[in-house]
Amino acid sequence: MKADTPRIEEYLESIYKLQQDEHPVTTSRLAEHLKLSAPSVSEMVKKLAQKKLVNHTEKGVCLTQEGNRIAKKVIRRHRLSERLLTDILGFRWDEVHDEACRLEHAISPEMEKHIEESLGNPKTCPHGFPIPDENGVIAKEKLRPLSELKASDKGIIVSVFEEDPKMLQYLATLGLIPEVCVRVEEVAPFGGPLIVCVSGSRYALGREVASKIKVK
Amino acid sequence: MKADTPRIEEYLESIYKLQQDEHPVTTSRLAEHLKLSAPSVSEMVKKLAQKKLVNHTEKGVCLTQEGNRIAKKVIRRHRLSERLLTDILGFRWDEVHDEACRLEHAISPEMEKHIEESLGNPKTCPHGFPIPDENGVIAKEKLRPLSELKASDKGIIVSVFEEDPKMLQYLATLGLIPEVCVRVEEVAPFGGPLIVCVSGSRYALGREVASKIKVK
DNA sequence: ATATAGAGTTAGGTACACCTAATAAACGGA
DNA sequence: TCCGTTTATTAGGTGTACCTAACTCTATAT
Ligand SMILES: [Mn+2]
Ligand SMILES: [Mn+2]
Ligand SMILES: [Mn+2]
Ligand SMILES: [Mn+2]
Repeated sequence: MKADTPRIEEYLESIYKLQQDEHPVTTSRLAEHLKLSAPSVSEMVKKLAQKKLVNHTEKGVCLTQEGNRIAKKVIRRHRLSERLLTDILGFRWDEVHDEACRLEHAISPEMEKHIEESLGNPKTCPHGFPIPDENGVIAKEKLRPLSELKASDKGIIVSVFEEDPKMLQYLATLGLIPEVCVRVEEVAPFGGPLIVCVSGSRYALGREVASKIKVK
Repeated sequence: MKADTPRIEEYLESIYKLQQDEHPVTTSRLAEHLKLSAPSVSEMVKKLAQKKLVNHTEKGVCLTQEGNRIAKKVIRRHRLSERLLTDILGFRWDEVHDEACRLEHAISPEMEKHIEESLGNPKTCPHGFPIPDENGVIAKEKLRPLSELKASDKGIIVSVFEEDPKMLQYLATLGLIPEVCVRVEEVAPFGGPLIVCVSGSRYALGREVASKIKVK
């Protein structure tokens, strides 16, 4: 019942993602994430507010119920696309983001269903994020960032919140991918790196990137 | 080396398809095929001519070398998409056209390669049309329209040039799909229907649709 | 207190791809 | 030959989504 353009979908998707961390979603963060100029985003956010898809206050942009509903549909198509690309077409997990970011706007509800069934109803994307079901319901788990573990704590990697292909490829070579068990050997003081142990090997890992890895 | 928009791709694709039959590609035929107003097409064709993608003469619109090259790339992505949809995602042949028509603009060269390999280098789309290789080379076969066969002539269906889902579904129920052997029992006079025999059953088939079925 | 940096918006403009209404040209009968 | 239909174009206009330049705040830093 909505005539949303690919661009509107893209904005809502970005806002949804930026909402995941604690920081408020400012127009400048949005502009940076979408690689657009600040005025372009300012203007578009105004339109989204008119369409009642977001609320724009001093504290930043946030999705309305309806905006959230649409965002989750886009995310669903994005994550199903990623799974199609990795599981069936043989892409690596670091190659799928941009591809999926275009596919997600070209996929009909029928294709969504077909992908889901052909893949055997996957629960997550290749980076470990839950795929919303057709009603937009997302499985939530209580997770901790790897960066918050103490020395000798163990955890199983659930998700890796990172879009940069280079970094994803690097993490894959270390074996830091979902489902893998990781143990923190040592935490350097003053915000220094963590020494982690994964499948027998020991690596130093920056706090920044460790905070993007969620474990359970 | 070209910054083509999805719309330009779509026009070139349509022109290519309309060139397949003998009639000249007029702007009105194009408008009808693209479901756009005549002036819109007139204007866009002018732009395509400026970009040296088509020549526009009294005899109609025709693709330049470069226009042809791009058109074949789009067709390649379209047909590979269709194969992905039918062979892997379980779509029927009558459901894939519109879906593929959107996907073809969202597929990178890498994805193209991945699809091709995952499908085992298919030679044709589900409707029997050849998939251009990565250099734009298309396998050409000498084919006859089913409508030109005489009584008691036999042939193997190679392709079905039809986009209407209803008609495709109907033809599938009759078993009139690529690879199938068909025999003409009788040809009604005055442009009337053909009586064809396919896998043991006999059907009457209009000239119009029979001319879209190519056999070898 | 004043200067400066940062964040956000307004103003003004462009490219793209569509539309309807009006006009022109060509064609095929009667 | 004239007339009406088909075919194509011109003219004028819209909505979407982007841009740069200029302006307005506000929150520091000196
Ligand atoms: Mn996206
Ligand atoms: Mn993902
Ligand atoms: Mn198309
Ligand atoms: Mn086809």
